[in-house]
Amino acid sequence: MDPHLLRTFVTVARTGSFSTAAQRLGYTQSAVSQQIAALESDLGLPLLHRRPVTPTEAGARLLDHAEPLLLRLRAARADVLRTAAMPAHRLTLAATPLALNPRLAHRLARARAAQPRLQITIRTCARDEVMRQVAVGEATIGLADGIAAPNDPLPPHDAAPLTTTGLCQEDLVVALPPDHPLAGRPGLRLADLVDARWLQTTLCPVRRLRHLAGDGFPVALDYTGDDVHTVLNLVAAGHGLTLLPASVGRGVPLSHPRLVHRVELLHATLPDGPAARLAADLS
Amino acid sequence: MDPHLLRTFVTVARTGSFSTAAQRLGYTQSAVSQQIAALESDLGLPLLHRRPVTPTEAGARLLDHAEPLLLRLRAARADVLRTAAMPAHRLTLAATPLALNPRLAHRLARARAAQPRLQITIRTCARDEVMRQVAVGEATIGLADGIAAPNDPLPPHDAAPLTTTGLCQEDLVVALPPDHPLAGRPGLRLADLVDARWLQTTLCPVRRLRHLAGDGFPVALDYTGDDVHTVLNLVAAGHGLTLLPASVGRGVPLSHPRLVHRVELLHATLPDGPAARLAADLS
DNA sequence: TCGTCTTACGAGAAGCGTAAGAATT
DNA sequence: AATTCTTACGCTTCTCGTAAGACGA
Repeated sequence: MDPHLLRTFVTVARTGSFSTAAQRLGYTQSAVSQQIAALESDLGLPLLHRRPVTPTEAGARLLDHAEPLLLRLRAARADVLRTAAMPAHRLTLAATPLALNPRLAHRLARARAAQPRLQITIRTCARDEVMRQVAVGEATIGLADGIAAPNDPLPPHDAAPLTTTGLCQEDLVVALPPDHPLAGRPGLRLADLVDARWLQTTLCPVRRLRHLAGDGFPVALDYTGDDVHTVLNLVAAGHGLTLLPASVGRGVPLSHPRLVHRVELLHATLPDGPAARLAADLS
Repeated sequence: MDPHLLRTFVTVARTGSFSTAAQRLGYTQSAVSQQIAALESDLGLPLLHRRPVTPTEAGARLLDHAEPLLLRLRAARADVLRTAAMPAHRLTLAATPLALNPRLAHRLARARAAQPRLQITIRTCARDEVMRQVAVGEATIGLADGIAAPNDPLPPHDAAPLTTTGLCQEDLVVALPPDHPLAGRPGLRLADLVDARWLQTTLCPVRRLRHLAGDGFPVALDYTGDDVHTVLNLVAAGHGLTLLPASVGRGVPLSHPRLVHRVELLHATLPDGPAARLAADLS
């Protein structure tokens, strides 16, 4: 179960070809063939069907494990190397699109004022990608948002053990098209909306709603981008409903169940220095 | 970052000696020395101080990552091999001491009656150990108990991705010595007891109480065993308080916050067979 | 017959053990 | 001086690439 073998196995399984995997990894087809053979003989099981190249049942199981494992390995390496990195005067902050809300943007400005020489690069990406980048050191600090019950943490990602700190919470509103029959209400219960059509977005994943409020919530449209204005436009055009933090969109307050939009700070164990200070200033 | 190197690193760091680690692992001291040197040169950092042998800061960080990583590797291997294991007519169930309560014992009996030829071995151990055994295949199925808010899952362990299913919940009581001033109350709030002295046990870890109900809960005595009767005796003798499921001990019902004793079923993806059927019968 | 995976074989590298050397207590 | 880690060196094993072979489409 050498990580190298695991990596080539993953590549072969995903590309469905020994040869393209080989050239992507800088090996010969032969080497890849031998590596897969080594893995299979180590486990005593075939992992791939050939022609076409497809994971066997055992291979599928291994595939589920291999990627998180490789990610954790990289995270471990990054974490160790971080201890030696000199306190940098520049750092990268990865954030989900809704994480850097007005309040946090303000806090960030104050924190930067306290460390004027600190160069910050901000990058927006999806939640999983934020976690991954922080874990493997591509970003120093992460901000991730999500929907949760008040004071509950967001669901953890198992990429690597990261320190997470709740930064702020704010009310949620149901974003509705202006001519929607419920648009005039003072407040809405989620239960009133289980049969409405919902937008599946990275900002408000319907899966999460189901987890928090039970089944239902049929998906009308799946939007995989991460642009808030686009989502607002889709809602206004009547493609479906979504939940947004009150500061972002006009909408009807969500009265029950009590759910909040929560932003969390993510980072690995930071050595003393500007990054640690920034993290402290944000929380 | 070869797992072999990681394993010897962990062993050296834990034993504090190259030589004893070597003989524990079946290597020469020389080999161990070379392995550590290889790891250090790969990362470009010293990981251990010598004489005495002690992790450096970077080494400590690596140590944090290495053990979960190795565990996941073993779990991955076990999971793959499980797909090939023929449906066995004997399996091992690992359970925490309070998990196999009357209701579940009953369900287990019914499930066994449905599969009379199935041989079951039951083993009791601590929660982390249950998870570990299920992950690496030393146990087929696990039962773990803990304290949680109603319908909330227990905190996950990141050894490996395991399927967890809530099996049952029951009320909690505060176990008090009979002559305790609060013993006559019809119900107790946890807030009334933040300043009482608590037993720290594996059955009711005080850390968990603090997480669920805020700070406080000073620890009077730490009991590392897992025997329920011993804990009851300690409570009766006035060493401290603890929470127990209502079916186990007499005590004052916990009225607020509403917390329950929850039992969860743990297993990896089970191939069709007696084990999968048992898991289904239990839930 | 072409594309693709497997096998055979040789060259190079890596890993371990023996044994001698250095450093600390 | 004794213990413990490091280094030198040779041997074995592993791994990769080249090249030829097998198997399907």
